[in-house]
Amino acid sequence: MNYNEEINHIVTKIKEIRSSQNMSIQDLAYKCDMERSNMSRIEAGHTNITIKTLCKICTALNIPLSTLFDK
Amino acid sequence: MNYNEEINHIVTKIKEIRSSQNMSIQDLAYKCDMERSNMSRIEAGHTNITIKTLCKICTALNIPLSTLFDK
DNA sequence: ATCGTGCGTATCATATATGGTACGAATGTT
DNA sequence: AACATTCGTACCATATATGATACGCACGAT
Repeated sequence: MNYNEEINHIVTKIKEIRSSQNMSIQDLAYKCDMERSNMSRIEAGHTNITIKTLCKICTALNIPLSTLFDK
Repeated sequence: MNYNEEINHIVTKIKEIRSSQNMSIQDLAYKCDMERSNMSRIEAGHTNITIKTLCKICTALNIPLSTLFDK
């Protein structure tokens, strides 16, 4: 429930799933219609991501939003 | 995975749980250390909520973040 | 050595989430 | 009627997420 822990958990999940699908950061950014720099900042845990952005990422990764919050 | 659906789902959950705990919007806003106007906007589905804000709300409601994404 | 690719990061501009405040409507209480 | 409470909403200021671009570094291929 702590923000730092949650954001770390989420971006770790994103990185894992992206890697498992053999996508680079810029591949994922492209599928999300987003700047590569932004995806890089997100995966580095430097941004307080919005739900809209998470939806884009989950759509690009073809996973439900809930996956990112599974413990 | 669609943004509008997801945000509706999330705010509906928030309203349900808040009501079940007999809290008003301003009660919840106070527990979240947030403006009442902001909480009102959020529950109306007018904001693209950030993870940090969701963490505050879940902490105030004493629920894990994942609850808001359960189908 | 040169080139392409992937990544991190920095900077500035723009869009938007939130803070802070105020007003009005609905409802309940006295 | 008068008042308090709750909520919706509107407005402006501020903080920050994101867009857009650029630079440097590491690595592999040629």
